Amino acid sequence: MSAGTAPFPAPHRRNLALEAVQSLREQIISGALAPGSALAEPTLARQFGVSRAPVREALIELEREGLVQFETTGRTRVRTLTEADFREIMEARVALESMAASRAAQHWGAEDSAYLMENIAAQSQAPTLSELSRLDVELHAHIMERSGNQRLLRLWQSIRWQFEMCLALTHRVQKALECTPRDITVNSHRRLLQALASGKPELAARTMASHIENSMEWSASETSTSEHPLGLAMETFLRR
Amino acid sequence: MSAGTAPFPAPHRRNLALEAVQSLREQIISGALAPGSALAEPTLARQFGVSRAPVREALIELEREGLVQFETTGRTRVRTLTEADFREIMEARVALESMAASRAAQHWGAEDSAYLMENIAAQSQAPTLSELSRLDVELHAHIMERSGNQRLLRLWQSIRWQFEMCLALTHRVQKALECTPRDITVNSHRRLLQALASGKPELAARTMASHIENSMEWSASETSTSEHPLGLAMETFLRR
DNA sequence: CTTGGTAAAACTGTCGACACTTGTATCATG
DNA sequence: CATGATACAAGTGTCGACAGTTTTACCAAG
Repeated sequence: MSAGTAPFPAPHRRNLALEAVQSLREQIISGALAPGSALAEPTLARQFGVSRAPVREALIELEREGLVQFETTGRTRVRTLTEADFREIMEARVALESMAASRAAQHWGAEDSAYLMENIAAQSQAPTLSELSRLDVELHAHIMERSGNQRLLRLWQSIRWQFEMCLALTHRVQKALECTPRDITVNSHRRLLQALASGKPELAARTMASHIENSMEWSASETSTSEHPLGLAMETFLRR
Repeated sequence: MSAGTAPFPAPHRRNLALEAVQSLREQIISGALAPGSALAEPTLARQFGVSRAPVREALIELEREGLVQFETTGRTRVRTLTEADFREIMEARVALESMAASRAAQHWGAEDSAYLMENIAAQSQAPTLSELSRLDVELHAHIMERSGNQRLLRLWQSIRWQFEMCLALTHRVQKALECTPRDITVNSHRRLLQALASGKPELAARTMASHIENSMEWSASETSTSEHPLGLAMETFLRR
């Protein structure tokens, strides 16, 4: 709520386009639209019962979110994420979220602590993997909002869905909840909350960075090349 | 050149749209299109001699770059940047560029040092303010590219033009080259180069952060509220 | 001279159409 | 049976049009 910055009102443009974005995003992340699938405007337009114009805008938005890819011919495909992509995303998250944590620690309030505590409690009882990571992402979204920096928030939002796609990909390999050491995650979030509530920007930033880095430690699989699609790479990793 | 990440090929989409983006961007940054100006699709389409479709895509891109704002009615205006916006942008730059510097320091090569040295030399002899800041931005762009992280680069590019708009706004107030302590800037860039070439990620990141923070030190004008458009605020600042 | 209301102008969101390009299936040929 | 040319289907980039809504211009009334 930092005064002075016009709150970047969520562009009210794109009405039918927005619905298409949400539907396609969900399908891509859930895997219903597999990586590499072609996304043709006329086909999608027929599916949604709209004309090509809104579909076209939706595809532009999804490209911006990194979920689809334009080829030089103009064709659109669902993006295939590799392990290297995953590392890039996590690195970008560290950059954005550390800064956000640092600023959030300066405005931190009791309500914020309460929100995080509630979220963490829910995580420790989440029945499914997707529920667990939904809560996880929401916790981080809250911190980004509390940074008070609309730009930071916007930048983060533009990689958020790629991150969720990575999460979903690994979930499809892990499947069972037991694979995720939930206690470790919960403890890490508790430390993060402590750092934020301490009001020390430096500490908050450092804690956030190591929180994110730890959360991806399993990805240290170090296959020969990192160009494998994420799903496959994870399978080979878990099979060892 | 980190292998494994599809190099986010500059979307080949938007052909007429791309021209419109470049033209409008230039006009907005140069001030030919003043902050607050209305950008109506039919008008722009007539001006560019194209239909509304490419213009519409261009406006979406400019909104994403933060140069333009959609109102709830769907109308589009040139964004008015305030001092608070400027601080947000610099904070986001610190987040992204510190991380990039850290990674760039790990891949740093002699060619990179050579490029920076040449750039810095050119800066010390730049004849105009806009030439000086063009070089400045290009130096930072080079570092972002050398981070090897396509996502970091892309995020940076999506605030780059807002930053350039801020620079141009202050330039219009400063006007004369003498107002900018050029030696300080050049020295700061030399220290930055040294840190990058040292190969120490931590040092590079810290140096980048303080470089950016120092470069905006003059903005510590601290007017009563920070909601003033940047140009006006700068005028009142310099008038004291 | 201000104010309130109405008519005209302009703009946005969306649609269907067309030219040109790309991908694909078919078919004749070596 | 492989191969290369060829016709066909499908897709992209762009355009003009229309309905509904917002803004502006204008005029009457206080």
